[in-house]
Amino acid sequence: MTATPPSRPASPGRQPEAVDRDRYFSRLAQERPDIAMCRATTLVARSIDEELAGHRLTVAQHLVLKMLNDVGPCSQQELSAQLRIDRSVMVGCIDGLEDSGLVRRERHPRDRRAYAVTLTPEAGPALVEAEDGVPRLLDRAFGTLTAAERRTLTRLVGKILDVS
Amino acid sequence: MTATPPSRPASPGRQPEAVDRDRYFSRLAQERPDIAMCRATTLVARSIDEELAGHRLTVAQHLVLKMLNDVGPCSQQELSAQLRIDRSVMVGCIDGLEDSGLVRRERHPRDRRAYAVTLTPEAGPALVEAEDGVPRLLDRAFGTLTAAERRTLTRLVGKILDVS
DNA sequence: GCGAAATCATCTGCAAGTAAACAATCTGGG
DNA sequence: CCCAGATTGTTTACTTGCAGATGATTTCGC
Repeated sequence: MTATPPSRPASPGRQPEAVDRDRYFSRLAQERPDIAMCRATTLVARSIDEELAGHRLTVAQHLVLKMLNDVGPCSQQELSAQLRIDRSVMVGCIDGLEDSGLVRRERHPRDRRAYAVTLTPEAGPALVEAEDGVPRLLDRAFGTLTAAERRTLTRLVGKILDVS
Repeated sequence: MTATPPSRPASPGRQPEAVDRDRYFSRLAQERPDIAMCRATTLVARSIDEELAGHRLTVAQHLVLKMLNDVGPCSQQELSAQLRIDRSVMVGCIDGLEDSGLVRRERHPRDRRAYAVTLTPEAGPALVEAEDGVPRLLDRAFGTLTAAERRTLTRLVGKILDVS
């Protein structure tokens, strides 16, 4: 980590041109993993949005369908908590899926506050199609990384998320 | 990576409770590095915002001061390009720094379209203070990672950013 | 030199995420 | 049973980053 010392501004504005101003970002990304990660995530999100431009489902809607298919009917609260999507965002997300006829808001049998969001038969093909697009999506976003590097990145990010 | 196979929705809505719905996010983060990265970046950004709550400088303002100190007066265009901050956002960023008396918008000697954003003497202490806070900031954001893991993460993220 | 195109800083509108308030409903203490 | 507090879904307001338009200025082709 001694490759790029913090370079304390001991004499502010003194050194005239010590650093290449055309490649300054490269230096910054070395010292500040937080900044590098934010900028990289922006790139990843952008490339995924481009990949999904023509498709019917947003990323969030795809995740909702996937979770419902994996664990069965859920309340919006459960979907929000597990998918890390805010409750108020989940409302519009389910609205869109309901308008598309892919889910129904059924009443939760034991708690009339909550819905039991449920897949319709039409959801199956839509989910398969979205799921099939995932590898291409990941290749576009993480194309510069090898498979091993992607696994390492996943592991490290998982530690930040504090998930087993 | 065969730990969590993609689990194609062969029979949608058929398997009743194959997956633990209380730990579904953990599974998702394993299969979808893009989602994991987005969520982790949100956490990192949040913890940094909390750390900087009482301070005078935003992250962007800190970066601007740092770059100006490292490479000398810059146009807003150069700052935007290297710090990966949109031009229109940079306007407000420099406005704040100018109001705080830390930079001045001087005219570029050879191009009257551009400014030469320049540090004032008051910027020195502010930059030193912000710079001193960086290690604490990174510890809060990446506390669950060892130093070696942070370096690995920085390297992998750097590859996504496509910087040497 | 002169006009077209590009560039810099700025402004406006837009999309997305977050926080807070709200009504309906559930839960627990008395 | 009854009431205070918590929870679920929803709406609204606020913040933030981004795309596009604009005016001033520079650069390039002729």
